[in-house]
Amino acid sequence: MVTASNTREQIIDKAFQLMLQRGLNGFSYRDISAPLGVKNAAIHYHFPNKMDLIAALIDENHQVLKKATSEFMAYGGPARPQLEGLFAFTMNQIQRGRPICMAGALAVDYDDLSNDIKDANDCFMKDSIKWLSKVLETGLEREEFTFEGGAEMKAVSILATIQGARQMARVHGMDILENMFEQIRIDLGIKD
Amino acid sequence: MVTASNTREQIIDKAFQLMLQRGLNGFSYRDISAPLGVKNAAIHYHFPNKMDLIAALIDENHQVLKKATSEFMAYGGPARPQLEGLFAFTMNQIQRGRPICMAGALAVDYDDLSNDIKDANDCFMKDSIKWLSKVLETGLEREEFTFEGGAEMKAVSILATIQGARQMARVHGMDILENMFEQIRIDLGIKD
DNA sequence: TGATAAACTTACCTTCAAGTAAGTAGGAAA
DNA sequence: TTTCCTACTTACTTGAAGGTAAGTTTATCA
Repeated sequence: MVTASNTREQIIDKAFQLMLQRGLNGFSYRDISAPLGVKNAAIHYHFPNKMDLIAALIDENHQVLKKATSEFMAYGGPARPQLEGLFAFTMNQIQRGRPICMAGALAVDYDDLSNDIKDANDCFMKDSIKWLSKVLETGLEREEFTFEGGAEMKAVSILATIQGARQMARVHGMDILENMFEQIRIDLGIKD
Repeated sequence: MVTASNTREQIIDKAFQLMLQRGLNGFSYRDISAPLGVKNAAIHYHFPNKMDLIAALIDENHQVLKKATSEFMAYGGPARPQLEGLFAFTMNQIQRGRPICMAGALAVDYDDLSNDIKDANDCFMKDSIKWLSKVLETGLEREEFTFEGGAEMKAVSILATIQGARQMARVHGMDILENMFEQIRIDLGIKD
């Protein structure tokens, strides 16, 4: 074909979206191949089996998030815009047809996963926690935020809230998410 | 057979566990029938199709939760034991092999669901929010808790946190849950 | 010009999922 | 004792899922 590796990218793109819409068991090769106008075997060519695909998706997710978080971090010092960056990123993902996060998509089928995939996902989550902990610590130092308990525990709590809220939003509409963001701000002692 | 309706109960029991372990698409009729020593058709006899089964599971879940919440409520006035009841109930569910909650199990496959099922789940979630809002309001009145923002918003936030934490616990171990409970206590101004 | 490799397609296979139709065993009621 | 009902089983069907092997097209390089 014209641009050889384009198909590979398109497969990842489509699969990524499907994964975050329906979870690991919620989509098939056909759901990817049909809209792209290729055959299932084309997917197998690029990713011999489904686990290879999933691994690529996790990697993709890692990169997407790395890029996004580096953008918030480019704001520089203050913690607040970074937190808002996380909120905006979350909303953006959902509006782009990715209602659940990768961890959520994998969690339901967690026992089926290979160790490599588990490790990759684990690492991604640890990175997220690490990043948010740092933001919270910065916020505390700069007196932008107030909270009790450790920064890491608080970070996990916020990420858990967002993850849960994403699921609930699916059922109860997007308003819940904005409300959750607001509640998180309130709990961090942020006055608008 | 000896006790006729026993099979039906066993099917619900097993399916309930599988549902909360693997989600809607994560188990098959065989996963239910094999361990019970019956045939797939026996399941179809009691539940003509899978949606009927799911509806029964949601109903079951509703009853389990109704019973459990009524137990916390039997404590009487104070809000704190009721909140702790929720935490204990959550831990208990997980220890009984139900790592994700019903809403989580359904969320991934939400688009596949029939309207009846969506409504039933919706109703269940609204009940939970209503109950926890009431607990929080009571806690505020009795000066057991302090928090800002509306009680309902705070209730949704707590439920979202627990839901997200359940998923994260799968990956990162049970400790996260206890930490989340502690963080929720801290955020409610509870000093042990 | 022929060989080679990449990026596929065609045409399969196997397994498993959900579902159905017809049959059967055992008990209760007439 | 026949008849009927409940609670299944047996024996299928259909469809889809993941996967594979062999062939085909296109570009590239010697």
